[in-house]
Amino acid sequence: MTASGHVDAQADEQAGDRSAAARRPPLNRDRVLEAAVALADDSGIESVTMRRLGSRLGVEAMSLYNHVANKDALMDGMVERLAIEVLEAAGTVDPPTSPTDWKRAMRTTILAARSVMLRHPWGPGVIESRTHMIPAVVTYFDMLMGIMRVGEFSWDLVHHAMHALGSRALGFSQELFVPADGDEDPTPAERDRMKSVYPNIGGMLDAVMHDPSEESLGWCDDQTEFTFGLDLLLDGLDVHRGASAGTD
Amino acid sequence: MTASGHVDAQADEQAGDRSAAARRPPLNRDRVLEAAVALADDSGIESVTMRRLGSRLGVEAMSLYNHVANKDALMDGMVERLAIEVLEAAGTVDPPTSPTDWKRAMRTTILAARSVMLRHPWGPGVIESRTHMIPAVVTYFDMLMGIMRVGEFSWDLVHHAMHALGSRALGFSQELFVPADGDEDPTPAERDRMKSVYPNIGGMLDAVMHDPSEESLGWCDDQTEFTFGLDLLLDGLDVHRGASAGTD
DNA sequence: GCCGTAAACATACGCTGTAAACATGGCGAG
DNA sequence: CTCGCCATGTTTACAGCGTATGTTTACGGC
Repeated sequence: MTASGHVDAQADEQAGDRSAAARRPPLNRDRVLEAAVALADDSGIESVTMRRLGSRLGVEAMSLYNHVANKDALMDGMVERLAIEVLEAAGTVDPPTSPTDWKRAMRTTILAARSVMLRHPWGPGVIESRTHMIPAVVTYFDMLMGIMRVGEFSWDLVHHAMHALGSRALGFSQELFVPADGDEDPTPAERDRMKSVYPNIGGMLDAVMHDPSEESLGWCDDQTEFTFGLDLLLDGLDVHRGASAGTD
Repeated sequence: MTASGHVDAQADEQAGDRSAAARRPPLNRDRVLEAAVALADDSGIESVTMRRLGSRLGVEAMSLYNHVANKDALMDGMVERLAIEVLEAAGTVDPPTSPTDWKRAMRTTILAARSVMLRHPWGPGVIESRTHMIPAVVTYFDMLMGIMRVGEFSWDLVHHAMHALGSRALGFSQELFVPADGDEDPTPAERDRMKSVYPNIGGMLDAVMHDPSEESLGWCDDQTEFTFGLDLLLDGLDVHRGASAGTD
């Protein structure tokens, strides 16, 4: 490295910028964020440390600080990248063609956002850990609100609706107690013990697991549950929408 | 300390256990968890480190490991404590007196859980960070499911309902982008800039902030938003309940 | 007395984020 | 051409974290 760097001045003029810059395309914020997202996709968010991210970019950890203020800003940037992907996905959805068409547009948009989240499992956790708003996320929210305005929602109802949807607006809903990873299909003996301590959960497991219609997907299909909850909310909002039409 | 500990055998019989044990009530899992909860309540969850928790108990960090397997188990224990508080609060709610009374019982129970969460602001974050289930939390969920069974929900609908409620069942809903702490009441100039970039959010702010009915509570009342979303879900479930009655 | 055992302690290791000083190399001004 | 600036990357260092490991201390049963 020192040998190749020791070419003299006129050589630097013709090859220096190419050898030094082309050999390693100059780092910038975008490349840092891109690498951070890729690293999180590959190895999980807990493996995104400044040192590991640096080494993935062929650079020392401290060099990253020339392009992001600190780790928190890095996370903000990752969410920004995610939100841009969401906006792109949402951009392919047909806008509502009539007030009553709001629900279709909303549902499709949110499911498009969900498909992005499924590609980046670390997204929900990082998004929820942000305390201040990220512009691209706000842009997405503004887009959803625009759909509701076409649906003749009052401003007040739009406001309530955004709170009611919460993270579901972005395509995810934090699952309390994920089934412990491999805990799927509990043994009958385990179910018996469970049934004595938690009668209702036990009864539910019996009923749902014996149901052959869901067997192919495991006893608990995330997508089905997500859309069920989403539709519950959208249908409820549709009722309020009628009542609120014309109030502002 | 060595002097007082050097009383001879027959003295130890009468006073040894009292002097050593009463001077510092022997540490145990419960006292550790209690201190951890108190520390989180006082100074926030990020200040709960093994060292700080130890020093609060007058003990070295490593001593805690005699009573808790590791930090993750400590967090589990904190959630367990929280869930026990929730169960106590839920226990004061009148059980449903008829199938149609399910909604009242459910709503009251969940709002009782919410009051516990409001006392422990770190609760939601820690609960969501748990990957496996905590028995006391499951007990609470089982109780909610029991209420729905009184309401003649099918097992399938109970299952969907729990997913649809998600964290709302425990009395919280993660707020995306909390208003940045002091960002409340944005200035008119700020609102103008916002309105040009985010037309719908801007419009909503104008409408909601000019509404005198909410002025007393600030433009965004958490409790109101929570119950709005909760009622949306409960009302929607009530409709499905009628359709599912008698299917199992 | 002795000894096993449980609890508390002390030390140390690897990992984290990041402050601070330093090296380097391209670029515009004199 | 030379000088100094500025952006980029490096090196070193530090405090704080969870926790592995080994040692001390106190107590109950033989």
